Formats: sequence, C-alpha cells, structure tokens
Amino acid sequence: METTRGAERQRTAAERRRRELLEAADRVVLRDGPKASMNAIAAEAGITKPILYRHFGDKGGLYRALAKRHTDALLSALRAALDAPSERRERVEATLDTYLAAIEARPQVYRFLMHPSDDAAPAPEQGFDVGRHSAPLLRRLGEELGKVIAERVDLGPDSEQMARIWGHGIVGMMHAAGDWWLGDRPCSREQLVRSLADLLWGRLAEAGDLPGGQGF
Amino acid sequence: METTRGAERQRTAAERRRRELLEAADRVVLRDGPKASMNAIAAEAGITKPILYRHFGDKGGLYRALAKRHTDALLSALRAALDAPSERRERVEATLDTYLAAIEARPQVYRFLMHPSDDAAPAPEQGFDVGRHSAPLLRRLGEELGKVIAERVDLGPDSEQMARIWGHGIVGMMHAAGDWWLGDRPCSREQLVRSLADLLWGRLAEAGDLPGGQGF
DNA sequence: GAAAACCCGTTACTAGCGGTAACAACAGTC
DNA sequence: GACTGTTGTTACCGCTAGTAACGGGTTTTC
Repeated sequence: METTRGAERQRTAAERRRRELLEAADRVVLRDGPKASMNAIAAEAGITKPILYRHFGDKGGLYRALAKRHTDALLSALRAALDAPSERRERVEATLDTYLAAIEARPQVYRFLMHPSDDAAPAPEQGFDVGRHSAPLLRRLGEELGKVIAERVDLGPDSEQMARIWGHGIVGMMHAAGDWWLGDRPCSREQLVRSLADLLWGRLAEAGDLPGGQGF
Repeated sequence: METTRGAERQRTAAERRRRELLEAADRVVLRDGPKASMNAIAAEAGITKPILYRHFGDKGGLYRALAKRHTDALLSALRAALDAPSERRERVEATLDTYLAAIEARPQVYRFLMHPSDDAAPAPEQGFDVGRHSAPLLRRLGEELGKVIAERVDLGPDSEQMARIWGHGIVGMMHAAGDWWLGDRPCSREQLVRSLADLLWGRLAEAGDLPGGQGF
C-alpha cells in the first residue's frame, strides 16, 4: 500500500481506538467517581496502562479529553434552552432547569466534571499561581453565559465587563445551589428553579424587612 | 501528684501540641498548596508521621481541623460585615468586599479551603452518595447566609425554603465570580463588588434588550 | 523477498503517597 | 520496683501515577 492511504487508515484506526478508550474511561468514572485510577480504566478497556499514557499523555490529559466531551454536550443543551423563542424569564428558567436536570440525571459525571481532583498543576515555579483551580466546566459556562448576556442585554456603559461578571456569577449561583440541592434534596426541582429565577429577578431588592430584624 | 491535676496538665499539653502541629500544617499548606503531604507537614513540625495520625486520625481529620480554623475566622469577619448598622445594599456590598478581600489577601489558604482534594469519602457502600462533594466552607457559608436572610427578609410564603436556596445561590455567585476574578484580574475589586450587587439588585430584570438580539 | 520503520501491547520497575504495626524511652502512679 | 500511658521512632504495606525496555505484527521501502 502506498503511503497516503495507509497513513489515513492508521489515523482513523487510532481515532477509533481513542474513542473506545474514552468510552471505557467513561464507564469507570461513572462507576468509581472522580477517583477512578488509570489501572482500573486500562483494565476496563482490556489493556494496560502504558497504552493509555501513549494516547493521552498523563491522567490530566485523559480527564481533560473526557471532560471536554461531557462539557460540550451539556453546553449545547444549555445553548438550546438559551436560544428558545420565548420570553426572557422563561428562557432563564428553562436554562436553569436544563442544567439541574442534567446534574440530576448523571450525578457521577457531574461530580467528575466539577471535581477533577488535582491535575495539570505542573509546579508553579515560585510565583503565586494563585487562582485557576476552579473546574474548567465552570469557567467555560461562565464565559459562555457572559458572551450571551453581552450580546443580548443592554447594561449601559461598561457593558462588556459587567456581562462577564454576571456570567460567572450566575453560573456560580446555579452550580452552588444545584450542588447543595443534589445532596440534601430539600425541595422539588421546579421550586428551586423558580426561587433562583426570583432571585435573579430582583426580589431581593424588592423584599421588605421583617419586623424585629435590622433588615438585610 | 494526684490524678486529676496530672491529667489536666497532660490534656493542656496535648492541646498546645495540637495547636503547634496545626500551625506547622498551616505553614506547609501556605507554601505547598492543597496537596501538602503528611510527610512534609510532619517534617515541618519536626516530628514524624505517626504522631500526626495519633492527633488527627487521618489526613481528612487534619485538614478538617485546619479548615475549621480558617472558616471560623472568615465567617466571623463576614458576620461583622453583615451586621453593620447601615442600609441593606451597603451591607451586601460590604460583605462581598470582605469575602473578596480575604481571598485576595491569602489565596493559598482560600484555595485549600475550597479544594480539599478528596477526603472523608469512606466508600459509600453501594447506593449513590451523589452529592456532598462541594467544599464544606461553601456549605457552611450558604447555610449561614440562608439563616440570616430568613431572619431578616420578608419573602412571603415558603420563606424559609427560599431563604436557604438564596443563601446557597448567593454564596455560589460570590465564590465563582471571586474565583474567576482572582485568576484573571479583569477589573478592580470595587467594580466587581458593584457589579455583583447590581445583579442582586434586580438589574437583570430591569435591563432592556439590545437591538438585533432576541433578548435574554 | 529481505530489511527497516513503525505501532500495539506487554512486563517490570521507580518514586511517592496515605496509613499502620511494632518497638523504644520517658513520665507519673501504685 | 513494677505498671501504665504518652511521645516518639523505624520499618513496613498497598496503593497510586508514570516510565523504561522489550516482543511481535504490519506496513513501507529497497
């Protein structure tokens, strides 16, 4: 066989293999949570560790590849909810509900995405690296939402900056509330969605003080 | 010496030792971040591992004790800002600013508090444990803020539930925005505080659509 | 067809982690 | 003096992430 076709075939074969490995890793993470070991993943895929390392470099690489798949999927679902042709409040509620439904349906995946143990922190020399520890998913969602807000909402001067801040803030609100809700299940999903939307809808500003308290 | 006084002295000695160990651990965590090893901590304290384990049980125990100290300190600072005698909006801004100033001043500590690796997950038998992975600090702050809101703000029926939801949501907003800000430093602290307060103050509800977009 | 190049896969290893067992030395109590 | 409890040690276990070195099978090249 001449060069080009052979190389082509090999490349597609490698890609298929890579997909298979990712699916095996997915199964293990779904079963063992975020502390799935490379050994376990290799065993699930029916092979041994060095192959994993040849394909993904290190554990961080595998986890990043895995996270990207799920993040992309979630993000596209959220975009759909965000683009629905209805009123703003309805779209906000739909987006919140989509996110919460996703983490409710596959909590192990969600947990893995949010808590990728410690990876890709290759010794910060000596200067403070300081931040950059939050889950990539959160950052991506925040940036994405910030863009959407900047595109669609009129926030006056400094709109760009404020839109980004709001994007990250709203995503954080959604995430923290969802995480707490997922653990304690203190109420129905509908109620959670409505309460959060109410918060975003300015009910904190409108609410009156309770008697006896000093206000808030 | 009779029994009681001897036991007393030993107890206080043990407590002092414990404090010393925690301070050593603090230094190491401050230097090495959240992945400080038990060996390193023991070395910093001038002793060896088994002593640490006798005092704190396991790594999770040490980390929990360490986290409690910092969490208590941060929480009391936040409570002070939350109890200041001024208008609600001012108090909200002061609280946000207190939190952001704290994480800005000691990012390594903050990082440790928010990202305690994986601890205290003692094999959840077989049922989904599902949640409970978020940092204890976030949970505590959320609960605390929820209580304050429930005490002071009139939210109509279902007030209790909604106050807790808002507590966790607002804390999550603060955390995510703060984390992103700490990494990228896209604006001043004042601006961040004002923007987040604006978000809580209902500006999302009030803002008009931008021309060309389909609203948000 | 033979040889060189290239993967896929293995076994066997390192270094470091959290955690523990077993033992040594010192204190105060009876 | 014997007993008990605490403080400390060394030496180990099982695990992890990651790597070096080697074998066999295909494909390309001469």
